[in-house]
Amino acid sequence: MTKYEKQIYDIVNASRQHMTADQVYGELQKIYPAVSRATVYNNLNKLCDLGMIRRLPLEDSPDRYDRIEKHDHLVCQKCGKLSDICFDDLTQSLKDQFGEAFLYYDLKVFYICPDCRNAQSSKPSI
Amino acid sequence: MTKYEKQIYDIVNASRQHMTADQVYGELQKIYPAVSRATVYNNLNKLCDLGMIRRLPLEDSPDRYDRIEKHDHLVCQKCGKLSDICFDDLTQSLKDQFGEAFLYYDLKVFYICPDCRNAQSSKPSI
DNA sequence: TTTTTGATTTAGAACTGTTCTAATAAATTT
DNA sequence: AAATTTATTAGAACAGTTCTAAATCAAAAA
Repeated sequence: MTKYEKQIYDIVNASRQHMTADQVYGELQKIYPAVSRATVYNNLNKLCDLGMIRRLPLEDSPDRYDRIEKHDHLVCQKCGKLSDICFDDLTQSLKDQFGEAFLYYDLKVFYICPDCRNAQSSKPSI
Repeated sequence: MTKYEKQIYDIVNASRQHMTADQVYGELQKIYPAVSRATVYNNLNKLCDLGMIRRLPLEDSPDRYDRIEKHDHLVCQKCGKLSDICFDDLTQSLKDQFGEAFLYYDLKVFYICPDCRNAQSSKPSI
């Protein structure tokens, strides 16, 4: 594991979650100012392949990278903000259904976040 | 609703599911040979905004467009093939948790499809 | 009808996020 | 230390999608 790989792993895990490749690049530059964007993508891909981090593909937005620990995501339809949720675990049920073939699942729950709801409701409705 | 919008809606709903924008474009060209790619994107976006079709963002693959009817997706990690599944509905549980703020959810189950499993196991293991 | 208005479509340029390439540097093995 | 492998770099290339500005179409108004 190279210093970059390790550092990128730490950044994705430690920082506020759901970082874009570019945000990871920004953080990494603070430590290694000469690092290249390619290194960030290379290592993010490698870490994903190794199953050490997860990639979250989203609509209209670059991929996010997240810690592997099992949790689901809440996505605000209005502002796009992501948050973590711990929803009832579906793993057992999926294992029952698909046996060994089952690998993992990705659950995104779309909603309107409290901030956006407040912004809406504070406007006069007529 | 314009003829293109209607036609694109029909293509997404009628055809084998999970079409890419390009596949939709291909189908639409059979009917309107002069149609432009921009029209396809414009109308797919409009239909998504209207909630008449859904967009499925995937890793390493262009977005797919799908009928709106509630169902979940099974994605082969090896070959990328998508299939539909009807998993236990989580809607009520999510409504209980998030109330009116809840909109919808997207569940993708990753697995190794039967074809890929067979391809693997038929290779000698030593 | 014609005219006006607004929405839709078009072609292709532009853009964004990501991957690729070929050269360089670093690490590891011999 | 020489040879080999692996990682990194800069920037070009690429794919998918959006944008732009002109052209066309459709509906409503005159």
